[in-house]
Amino acid sequence: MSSPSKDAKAEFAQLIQFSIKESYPNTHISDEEIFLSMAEPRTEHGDISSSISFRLSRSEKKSPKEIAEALASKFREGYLIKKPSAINGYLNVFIDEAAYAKLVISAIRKEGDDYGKSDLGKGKKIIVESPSVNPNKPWLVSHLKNALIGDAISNALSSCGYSVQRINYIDDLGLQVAESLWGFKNLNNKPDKKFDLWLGEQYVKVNAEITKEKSIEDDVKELNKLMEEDTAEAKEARELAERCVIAQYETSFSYRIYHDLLIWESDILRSKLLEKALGVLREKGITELPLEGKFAGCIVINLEKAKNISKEFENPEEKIKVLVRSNGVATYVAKDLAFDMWKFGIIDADFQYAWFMKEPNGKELYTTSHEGTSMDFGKAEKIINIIGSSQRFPQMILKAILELMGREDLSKNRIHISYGEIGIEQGTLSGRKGGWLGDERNYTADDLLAEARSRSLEIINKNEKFSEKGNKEEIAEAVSLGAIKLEYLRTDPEKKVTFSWEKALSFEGNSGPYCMYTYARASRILEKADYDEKISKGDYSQISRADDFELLKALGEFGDMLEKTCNEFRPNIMVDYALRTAHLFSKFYEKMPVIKGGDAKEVRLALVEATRQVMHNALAVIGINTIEIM
RNA sequence: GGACACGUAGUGUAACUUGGAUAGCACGGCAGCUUGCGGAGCUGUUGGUUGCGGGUUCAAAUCCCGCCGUGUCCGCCA
Repeated sequence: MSSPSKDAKAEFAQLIQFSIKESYPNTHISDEEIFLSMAEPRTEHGDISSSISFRLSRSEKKSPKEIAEALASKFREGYLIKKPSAINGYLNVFIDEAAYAKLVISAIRKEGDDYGKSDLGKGKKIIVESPSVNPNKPWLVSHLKNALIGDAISNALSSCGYSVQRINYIDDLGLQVAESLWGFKNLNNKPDKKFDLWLGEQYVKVNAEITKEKSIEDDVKELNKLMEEDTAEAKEARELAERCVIAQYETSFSYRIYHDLLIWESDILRSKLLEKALGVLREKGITELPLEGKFAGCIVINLEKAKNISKEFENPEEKIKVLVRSNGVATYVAKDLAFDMWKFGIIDADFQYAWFMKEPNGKELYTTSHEGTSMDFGKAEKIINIIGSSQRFPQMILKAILELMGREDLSKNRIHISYGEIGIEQGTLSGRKGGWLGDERNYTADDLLAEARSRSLEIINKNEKFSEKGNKEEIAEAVSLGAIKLEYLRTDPEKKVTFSWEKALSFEGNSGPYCMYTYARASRILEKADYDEKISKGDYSQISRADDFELLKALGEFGDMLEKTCNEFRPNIMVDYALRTAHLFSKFYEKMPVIKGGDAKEVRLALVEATRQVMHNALAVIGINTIEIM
């Protein structure tokens, strides 16, 4: 719950306020503005800097340089913050090493796995939907990105006190499942490999058949219609999809990704969610039923008034969106909107929930079902959808409709985490055309992990000396996951990515294994040191102003970084932090002897222990488990 | 045609939301460091007109305007 870096900044801000009051009694400047003026200066100048003199320069009609000097002369020393220096108009301060070391190290020790957590989202429910892969194919490397972002964001939000519902939406009524069901009935129903992979491969074949024989397309459409009614086909489709989802969860669990609830399109249909949603829109008077013209017989919505959401809606060609077609079939936007309304608790689905499976993390995965009990899902204050950037426009429409309903609050709390979709060097990863089928290995999440495992085993076998103590298979497993997850999450989600085996399986430099390695080394030092946990007050003074203090500063920032990750919904902030901290630890480790550190031994050991804990906490947010030996 | 996103050394990227001092990191290249707390490491070096052109400002990778390039989306499809 504590954030030492925030404490230091707050103290600095207070001291600046005091100086301003002394030097310029008639000038008032907000604390927030002072916080915004702070930055990290070059190492030799100090630990925190403020450019507040530049702000004051105009109103005081003096140069920033003069102001900084005036402020510095009136500056009082604080508990953490030492006397400042004024350089080029900047106010630079050093933090007191011993006091800060005590603050950081004792906080990390006391709070352990909870260090850095906050109550930012205390009492608030939030729904994260991810990855919602169609239930007729295996997870591809592209779906993995979605799943990993969802996992990391959920972890971060949960650490910030939110009550997170991790939901996986399953569209078992889509045309894709209809095509797969057609294949199951007409091509082959004897799976000879992992079910999702088998079904995905067959799906590619079905599409090839459709291209050759047009009549199949009609059959599939007929099948799709039957699936939406109370028929034998509907049952078959659900069963087929469930078998696929169970297979997909083998993949999910192998990546240690867990969810709380599956929501099936067939259950949404049965619960009449769509009708209720349309009812709400009708009551609000924002839907229209054109009797003539292009949209005769449809239910449409006019988005012109939502042009502050997107300029696109100013375009007269674009502003009318169909919710229900003239044949009575709802569009995807309408379905999504109904689902959104349920998530926010505006409409009730009366879902019945059943147990689906026990997850390896010990929690239960529930599912919507035609029979079961009622449970307390939904009714969230914030909803997050992790969806590829190609869906940006429809996602914008959903925000716009909430706004038209007069619910700007919900519109604001409906968050689309858009991510750049993954491509491959040649062709696309299309599930339909089979672009994901490779010659030697496929572009599936399973193949990626298998490849990573074999590569890390190779490396482990070369490093016999250290890995002999541990179980090689387990180490390979952990390292592989670390490598893949960090690589997927290290860049801004929005950037588009071209998949390459080399990049995804990086073990050196800015990599997952590098972070895990620093953790393992820290663990070994503590093990060897026969370390007495009691640090006397005097020992903190052994913290110097070299690599040890740089590391300490980073440790103090963890809580800030966690909140930033949550506020911006960008896991790469946490990855960046973990890498930075790992680099700082490596430098410290290389240059400053710990066990042979003489008088500084105790405090350096405490720093190692603290680093180990913070690395653990940071990697946990990213979804990476630390290991003691590698 | 319109809207949105992206453009930073050979490559992958950080910093852009909130303007601040010499644009941070990794890969690659080159040169080093292990009888030493774990070399999946460390040190040094190489490489940048931050796509281009204007503007605002004491100060621009960051904000504004206009271009250029790449990608995505724009159906009563699913």
